[in-house]
Amino acid sequence: MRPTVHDIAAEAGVSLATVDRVLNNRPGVRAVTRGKVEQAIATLGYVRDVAAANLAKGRGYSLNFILPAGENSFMRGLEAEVRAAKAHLASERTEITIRCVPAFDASALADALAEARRQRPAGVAVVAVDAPEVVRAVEELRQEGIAVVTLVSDLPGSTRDHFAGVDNIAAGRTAGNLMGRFLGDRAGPVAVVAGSMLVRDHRERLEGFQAVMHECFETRLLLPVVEGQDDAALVEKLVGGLIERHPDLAGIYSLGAGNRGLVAALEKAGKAEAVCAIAHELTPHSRAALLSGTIDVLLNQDAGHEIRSAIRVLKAKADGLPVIEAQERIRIDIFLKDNLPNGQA
Amino acid sequence: MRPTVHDIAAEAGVSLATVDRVLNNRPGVRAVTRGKVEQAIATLGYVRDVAAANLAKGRGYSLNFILPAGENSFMRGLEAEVRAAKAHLASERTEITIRCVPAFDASALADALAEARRQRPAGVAVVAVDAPEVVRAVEELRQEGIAVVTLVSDLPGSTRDHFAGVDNIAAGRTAGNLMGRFLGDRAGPVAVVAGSMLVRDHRERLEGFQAVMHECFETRLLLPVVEGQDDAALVEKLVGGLIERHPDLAGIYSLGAGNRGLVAALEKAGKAEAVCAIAHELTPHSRAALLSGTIDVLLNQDAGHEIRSAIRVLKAKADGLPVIEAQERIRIDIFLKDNLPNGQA
DNA sequence: CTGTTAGCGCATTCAA
DNA sequence: TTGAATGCGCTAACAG
Repeated sequence: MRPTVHDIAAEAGVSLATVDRVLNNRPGVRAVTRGKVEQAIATLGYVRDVAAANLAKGRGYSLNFILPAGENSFMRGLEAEVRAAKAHLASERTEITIRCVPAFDASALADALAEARRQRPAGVAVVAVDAPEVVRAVEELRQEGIAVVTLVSDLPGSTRDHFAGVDNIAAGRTAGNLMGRFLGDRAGPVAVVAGSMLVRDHRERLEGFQAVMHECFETRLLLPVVEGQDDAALVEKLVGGLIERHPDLAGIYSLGAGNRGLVAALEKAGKAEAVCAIAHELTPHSRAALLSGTIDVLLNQDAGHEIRSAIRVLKAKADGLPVIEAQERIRIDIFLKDNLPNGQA
Repeated sequence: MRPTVHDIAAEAGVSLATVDRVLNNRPGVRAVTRGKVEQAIATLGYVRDVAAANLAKGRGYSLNFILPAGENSFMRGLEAEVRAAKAHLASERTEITIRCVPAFDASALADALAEARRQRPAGVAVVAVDAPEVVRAVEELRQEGIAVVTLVSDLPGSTRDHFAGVDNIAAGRTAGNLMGRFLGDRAGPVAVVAGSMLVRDHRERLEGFQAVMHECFETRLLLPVVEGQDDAALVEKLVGGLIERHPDLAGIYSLGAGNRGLVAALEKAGKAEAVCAIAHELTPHSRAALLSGTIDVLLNQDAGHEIRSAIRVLKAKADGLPVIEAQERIRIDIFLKDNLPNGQA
């Protein structure tokens, strides 16, 4: 049998309450008494049963998720994952509320954060927009003792407790490495389509991509970045234009959303095979394009992992427990058509 | 407040015990009474608090891990992950014991499984050796109601509850796809070094690799497989021989262990740059070789994920709960030097 | 400063 | 077939 508080109380010759006090290092215990208890804990090898503790505390975690609204497939997938987790966690004293706010709208986001603060949840997870007012809103949450995790898009300069998302510079570098190697000696320039340079993720991916292309494939011509605003129609137009102006186009790196437009443009121009296309995020559309060969590589961040990690971290922070960073690192998945998972997405 | 058993007892006008009976569908309740309770459960939206339930049951999970002994870096990493989980789970009423048995030794493994059965754990995780006596030993565990998951290497034809490992055919295909594309038009044959064709994982990786090479890169010459027995010294000798006999060697796929030998042979022959090398499993050595450029791609299965997944599944099966397969799928990580995680390994 | 007591939400005797 | 009472391991008033 594992030792319990009773065992250590007996061993130390004190009462339960005293044991509890030193366990939760609360004040009001003489140093000697504390010593006896700690001694008993050590010799018996006591480890606290967190489940029982939480039960006694009647502790419940209320968590707030704030996501961008809109049609972005990835974000909707993210929301679906939150709902799935929500259902799953109903039996674990964890309550999740979801709130969607207009995308890329810093003041709307700051308002939503302020409102979340009024509800006094244990923690808030937010897809951040990189703006001063958002930073301020996050500070205020933190000052109330509310844990904050940024999701997918980080908020540097803030005191958020944790970032649950991928290293976008590494993602961009990976795309660059693969693009360079896949093209080999094939001639022709490479184009980059971003969503918006106002978004931090996109800036970082671009930075990583360009760095590797310049370091390792310096002879390859990189076309100026075009911005598709994560909008399929606009992306299609832009890519169509690129193909027209550069008949020898060898590759395209699409680092934002709107992949439907990318795929449409390539296929309409009969360039699905000829152009090496690397894109981000596994969605039903991008998956189909990968299988058909129009897209050659898909870089992905696993939305389910991000959500579950955010929840774990939020709970841990709310309890003042440490987080095992290595375990919470979100990987960059690289999908070829051969290692595509069978499931959803 | 979330409804509790008391609430539903009151709502249904029965006692706690009766509620408990229908909750755990135990016999001894009239259909009408049962109906009333179920009604109350539905209207109040009751969900059982599993933590409290486990506390009351005094339930504890005892889990047995059986791993191959020996110097294989990957397996030792796996063991380290089990130990880490063990420490972490001490506070969650879960006790883990580790047992190492000689590698590739079916009868030793069968014996270990039989012994595990005597300890009557809630579940057993095992790196399987594909042999009839192992299948039988697993059956016996299952018949005692002990949950069994295979780890890393599966045991088809057995009634194991789950396999916590990667799809090795897909891994081999992925290696083939990358090899073909990285080589592009470069001339020269491709060699394959396996550990042993007696091991299922290796057979499957080979199968996937060859399939893709034949389907998509049919002009590329594939050399006959050599078997290095996962032994670095032997691998070094074999690879050295391949390089001598094939001065124009373009690529090597090492689908087993012993990567130290692979790297040594390539570097001694001055072929680190010229030959495209794809290998499996991220270890300190393989990581160094990836960074130096001797290895071009590393396919990896995350040992930490596999262990944690095995534990979750074992617990769920022991409780007769369903497993969310999608959440327990172990991915094939593809590492280039640009997306290597900073942490351990 | 320290001890007593009464639950948290559920499962499980033992009676009725 | 049903109910009352007790306890799992821990925390939290409230006394002393």
